[in-house]
Amino acid sequence: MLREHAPNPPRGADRETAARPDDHRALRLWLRMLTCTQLIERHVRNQLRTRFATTLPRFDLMSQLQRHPEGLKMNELSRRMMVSGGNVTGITDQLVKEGLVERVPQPSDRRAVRIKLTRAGAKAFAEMAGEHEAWVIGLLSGLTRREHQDLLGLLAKVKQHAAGPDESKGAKGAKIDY
Amino acid sequence: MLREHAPNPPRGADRETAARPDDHRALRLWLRMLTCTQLIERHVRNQLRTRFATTLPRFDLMSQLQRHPEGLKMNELSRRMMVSGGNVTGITDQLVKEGLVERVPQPSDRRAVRIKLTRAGAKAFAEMAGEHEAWVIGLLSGLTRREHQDLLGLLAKVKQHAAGPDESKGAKGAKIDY
DNA sequence: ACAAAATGCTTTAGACCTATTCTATTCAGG
DNA sequence: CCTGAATAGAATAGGTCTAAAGCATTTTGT
Repeated sequence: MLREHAPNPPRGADRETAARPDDHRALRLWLRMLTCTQLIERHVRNQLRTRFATTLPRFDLMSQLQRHPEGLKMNELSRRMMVSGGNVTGITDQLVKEGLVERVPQPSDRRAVRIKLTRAGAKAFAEMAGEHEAWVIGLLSGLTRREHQDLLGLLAKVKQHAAGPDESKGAKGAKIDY
Repeated sequence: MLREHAPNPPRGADRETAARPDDHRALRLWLRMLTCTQLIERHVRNQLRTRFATTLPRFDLMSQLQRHPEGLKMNELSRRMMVSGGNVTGITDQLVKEGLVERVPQPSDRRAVRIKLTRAGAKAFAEMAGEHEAWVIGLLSGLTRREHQDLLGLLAKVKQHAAGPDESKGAKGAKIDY
């Protein structure tokens, strides 16, 4: 009956638990951020696998396309998904093979292709998106609406500072997005 | 001169940028958490690679051992690093080959081994740890000390709620670690 | 016009990680 | 004892990700 072996790393002492009192607060904070993200990500990955036989990267790519019905170029997908271009090629290949997305050649620039959801892809994504949102809402339901706002704001500062520090060149107004 | 190609996914519009106003706040929060974590993680990985020719998993494993000089068993490492057991086997193999950690057989239980840092491993880790901490401090220096505290607290609630919800059995006091 | 540089995408080699399965060892009852 | 269940660790197959290199196709400087 399905060995059960060790279904995902078990609960208990985690990476952060070992943090020592004398560790710098930034280090403790980073370890906790990492732990939280991994907890949520793991849950979402498991759900996507068991409920829809898909993966987070595939879902992520389709999600980007759904927000851009006109399609996205490979390098745009790479940038938005924050992964390398070669990676996007591989994931796109799979989704094309499954008929969920399509590569549309660009007459204007024959190097480029535009990736779009097929009708079947849009339909499949719509089904998943609803459940996905419910999982995330559930996972974050330990916080009040107010706490959500506070957390969002604090993370905005983290993001701005951690992403920004390449303002050595002509920083003309540093467009922060949010 | 080293193609430069696309040195890490470029800046600009990211995953979260595409979030729509009507997306649920939990979804927006999750996307931002993911973005922040990835920004920091990417930076640390790059530094570890360029400065010390190592990787985050290897650093993470050594970090656990450094906090436990008596050594850890494979399954303890797996739990603390929040990765699968097979993964720990592979990373340990590499570090053993490089002479940074050693497998010490356990007479009391001949199935088990205890993993310990070698002297060389402890030395190598000490060098890296200092810089690593400085990177993290720098990346999170956009927040005040007070904001660090607030963020740590909010993430504690996230962690507790996202990790905990298996309290269906005799939840005898639910030991939260922090 | 035309060679050089840049751009869009793919390919390749290698590390990582997971789920699953296997082997060896220990433990629990009868 | 001795058989079956549980446990520790390792092996395997497959998806993911990266850096680097390779090919086409624009774009740019002259």
